[in-house]
Amino acid sequence: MGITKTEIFTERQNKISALAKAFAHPARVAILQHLFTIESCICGDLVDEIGLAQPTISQHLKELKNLGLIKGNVEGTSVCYCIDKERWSEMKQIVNEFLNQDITSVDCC
Amino acid sequence: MGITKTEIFTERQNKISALAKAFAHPARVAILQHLFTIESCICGDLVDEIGLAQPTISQHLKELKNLGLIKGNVEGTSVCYCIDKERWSEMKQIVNEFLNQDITSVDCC
DNA sequence: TTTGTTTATTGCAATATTACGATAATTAAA
DNA sequence: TTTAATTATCGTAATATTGCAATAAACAAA
Repeated sequence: MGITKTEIFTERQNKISALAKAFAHPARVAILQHLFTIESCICGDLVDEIGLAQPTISQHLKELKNLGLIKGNVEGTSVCYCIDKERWSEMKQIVNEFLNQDITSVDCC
Repeated sequence: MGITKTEIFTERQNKISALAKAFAHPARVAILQHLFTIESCICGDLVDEIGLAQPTISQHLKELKNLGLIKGNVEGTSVCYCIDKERWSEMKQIVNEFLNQDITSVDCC
């Protein structure tokens, strides 16, 4: 008890919630916005930009990477993180399909 | 330490993450999908439909209600929960603005 | 090889979330 | 008023998430 019962939900429902978790934290929203703005990035930039410690930023980046939304290229001693555009689009389609459920429905109460 | 540092983020970033939390759990995704499908609902239906205990469903409904995405009308001994279409659209616009950041950006790495 | 720079990992503490049994509250019907 | 049906709340347990200090790892340059 106390744990999400993944097995009782459909694969799609679990997928949607997993993707939503990517931007269910303001730090990750800020990171993604920053990556979109500057089109390229290193972790150090983010630590300055956002007011969190370096290990915390590194952890959020790891989560975004595990979800596939960003990718990182090692460049010397720093790492260039950027949005994985293709994966971002895939994510967008799945989330939008869920968000657009309302277009066919009518009012009830 | 250990708590989300809401104060260092913009109001918009906090808003986006708060809305994303609504569907960052498969049970809430399932609840919302069900409400869209049948256009009206009572909590009991959801307990049968989804495999979670009544208090758990009630708790998820409360969170969705607090976010304003659903509203509940008392009907006798049961409660008719349904999507708040207007709020849903507002939410969609905010989330989509965030998701559509990529349309103007170009590749970097 | 040593040093400096940058990012990742580990370990831990604090808070948040998820889930449910027990029980309260609400209301319709008997 | 009592009973039955339905949903909400409380209390508690388990797991997940967030955050950071300390430290490791990786690599370029001296």
